[in-house]
Amino acid sequence: MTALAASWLPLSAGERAVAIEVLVHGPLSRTDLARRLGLSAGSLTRLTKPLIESGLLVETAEGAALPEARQGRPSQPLDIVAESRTFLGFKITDDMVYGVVTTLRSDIVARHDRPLTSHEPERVADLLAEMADELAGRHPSLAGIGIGVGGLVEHQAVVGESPFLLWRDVPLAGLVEERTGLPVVVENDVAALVEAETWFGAGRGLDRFVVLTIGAGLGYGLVLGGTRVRSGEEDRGFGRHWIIDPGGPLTPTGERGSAVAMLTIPAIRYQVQAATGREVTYEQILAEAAAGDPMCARVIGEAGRALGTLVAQITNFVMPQKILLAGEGVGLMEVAGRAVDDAVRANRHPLAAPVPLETKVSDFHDWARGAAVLAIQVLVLGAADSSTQSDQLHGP
Amino acid sequence: MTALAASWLPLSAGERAVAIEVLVHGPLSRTDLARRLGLSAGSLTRLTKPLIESGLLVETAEGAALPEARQGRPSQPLDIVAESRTFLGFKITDDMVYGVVTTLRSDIVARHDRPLTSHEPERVADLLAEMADELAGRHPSLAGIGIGVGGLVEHQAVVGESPFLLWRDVPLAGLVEERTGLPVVVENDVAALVEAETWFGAGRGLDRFVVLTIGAGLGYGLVLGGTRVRSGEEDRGFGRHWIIDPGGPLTPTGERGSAVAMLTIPAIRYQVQAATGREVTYEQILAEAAAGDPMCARVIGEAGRALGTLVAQITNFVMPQKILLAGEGVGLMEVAGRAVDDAVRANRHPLAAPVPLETKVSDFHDWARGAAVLAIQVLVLGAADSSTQSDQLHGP
DNA sequence: GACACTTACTTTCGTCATGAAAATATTAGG
DNA sequence: CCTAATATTTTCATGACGAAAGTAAGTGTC
Repeated sequence: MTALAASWLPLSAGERAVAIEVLVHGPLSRTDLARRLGLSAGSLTRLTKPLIESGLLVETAEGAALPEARQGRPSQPLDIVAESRTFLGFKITDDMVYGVVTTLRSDIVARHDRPLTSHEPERVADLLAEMADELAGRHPSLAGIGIGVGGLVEHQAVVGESPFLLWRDVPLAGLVEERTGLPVVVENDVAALVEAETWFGAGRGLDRFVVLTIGAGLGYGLVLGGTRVRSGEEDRGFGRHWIIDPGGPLTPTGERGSAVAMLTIPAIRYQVQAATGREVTYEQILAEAAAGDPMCARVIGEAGRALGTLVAQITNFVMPQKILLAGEGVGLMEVAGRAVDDAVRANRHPLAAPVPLETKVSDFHDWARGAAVLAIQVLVLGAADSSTQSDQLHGP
Repeated sequence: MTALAASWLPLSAGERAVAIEVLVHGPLSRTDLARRLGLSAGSLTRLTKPLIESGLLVETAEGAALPEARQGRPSQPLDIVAESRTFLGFKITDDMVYGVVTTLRSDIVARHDRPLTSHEPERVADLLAEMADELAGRHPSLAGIGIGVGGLVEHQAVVGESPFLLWRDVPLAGLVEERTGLPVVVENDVAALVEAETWFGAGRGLDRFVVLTIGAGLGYGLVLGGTRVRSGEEDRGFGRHWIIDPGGPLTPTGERGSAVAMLTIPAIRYQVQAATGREVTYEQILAEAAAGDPMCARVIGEAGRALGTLVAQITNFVMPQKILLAGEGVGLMEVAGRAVDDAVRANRHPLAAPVPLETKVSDFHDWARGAAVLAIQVLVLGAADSSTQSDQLHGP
């Protein structure tokens, strides 16, 4: 298959910091970088030179970046050559594999999806390799592959436990590497989405950042000090036991009144169906709630209050600089935004700073993009896999 | 007053790391230190030499540290000379000032309390200076003073807002420095207690650590990456709006069913008094609940459930490696430990790792000790005041 | 007791990242 | 053309570090 892409690695610590800063925060002059990284101007000349020579950075058109032409020698912005390498990202669901091709900046340049007909690890790896081959044909400078899977993933390589695939200790990264000859990073899907948002999305540059995903289930991701905290619940799904309202609804999954029982798409559909006997889609329920249907409005209103309570609790205890609501179920915010706000207020000090809340509807390609970001982090920039040291102790 | 103590400062970054490691983690050989800090053996010789020469470290008796005599040259443990400098810590309450003298290890070697008769900043500073003088007489090598105050403290020097003292923007550190000639660090009292526990107590060596104090009010402290996260609620007290049970009791402070209304000592006393008309102490209520009195047992049981719910929420969202319960109101745990455990379980995934919960009864001298620890951190080891950059952004 | 072996620590030396300062480049404004 | 302002490069000294060799101080074996 395609030739193994040459890597710019290894980068020194300083070079890596420069590369990441430019990658994440757009074109920056050497002087800007010196200020941001706390280094001297001289060091920036030294650090950027090999990066430019290797083709990772370029000096961009000078005029564009400066709206106000100031006095003195104009600065020379540096930018990542985003197209110099491309990456594949896959999101594996129960019955589909979603694939994307991204640039270094994680911009999606192509999409490709295929149905998943077998859960046999070898067959899944075969399918991924086929998809990689098809995508690679059009994008030769492929540097690596990221794969997002629901479940517990160890060492960014082995699927330790995945309930929906019924996998245990499947060395997925190895299987796909064998077939493609490309370096592969595997990660929990929520974790991948969180990393993507931390680097390139809503959490860019933040120190404390929370991602809450609402969809078929709930996902929770915590970023502290710019680094994602590994959770022990990744393999079991979040929120089944986050009891929001002990008198709340009882649904097939999640404890009575739990976040899962009140907020997830299946739970909301179940409630409406149980009350009316009709099979309706999530979007229909939202539309009818907005239109004033009392039954749907009640369920959605309760969901909104549950979400607000959850957001307030997270804010009270974690004090994040921002919370991102993502997933397929965030349409809730448009219809029940008021209920959410009210519930947040009720569970927060009236003088407390408002919760910085951002909503982003995401589809499965966004999840796949998250996996690609993992590949970018690990393969290009040499960001270490922190899983082995995640709960290691270190001094104050 | 006493001569300004000579400081060992400035320490280089490497020296500081060594000093802190030995201070916090007890006697350590150079080889141990090399492993812990990720440095070479040679570097440790270099780094420890000036620390030993300056008297901050000593080589301890060799035999004691090694229970099992292994082969090879025996290691030479290094220890901090804890008595080489002493520190003062003060906790200011509404009507009292509690003072302690501590060693470098923050062991309390003397206590001294005085009633606070005026809230006038100048008078408070006078009193602190007097107390410092009295304590200093017996402990000459005084290196600095730490002061803990309820309320918002800025730059570890200025009391921005303190509801119980009715202060606004009082430069307390400066006032006391003028009078004593010693360097002074002022900090929020909860923050100081958290720092003390992070460095020398239950949170020693942990990455993610939560302190929850129960007393006249609630206190919440979050330590991430070994560093305390500054909260925006320090000046207003925590938990008045952490709604645990919307149908819970209503008390003079805190919203109905809030953590403050269900858990704090005044709220519990209020509930019992409202039901029985009797004025009883917190300890009496605990005793009667343990003895089977239905009224007290109900109130205490509810408090226990509230605490358990709170602990579970914190654990779910913050995922700390340990939660410390401290303050004067933790006697609750002995009487209602079962209710706490049950509530934690009900709000956690059954397979989730158990919550590492530690209880520590603390009195006002422990709060004063916390303030002394702040002084140790800042004055001796040069730990930076992170307040100005607490919410500053930095890249991933 | 001589010897090998093991582990801890020290010394020496080369490398490398860094900052300070001076030099150079490139613009604007007179 | 000259000066001021700002950006970048060059040069050089410093200092922190690791590798490797050397020394120290014990145990185990014969």
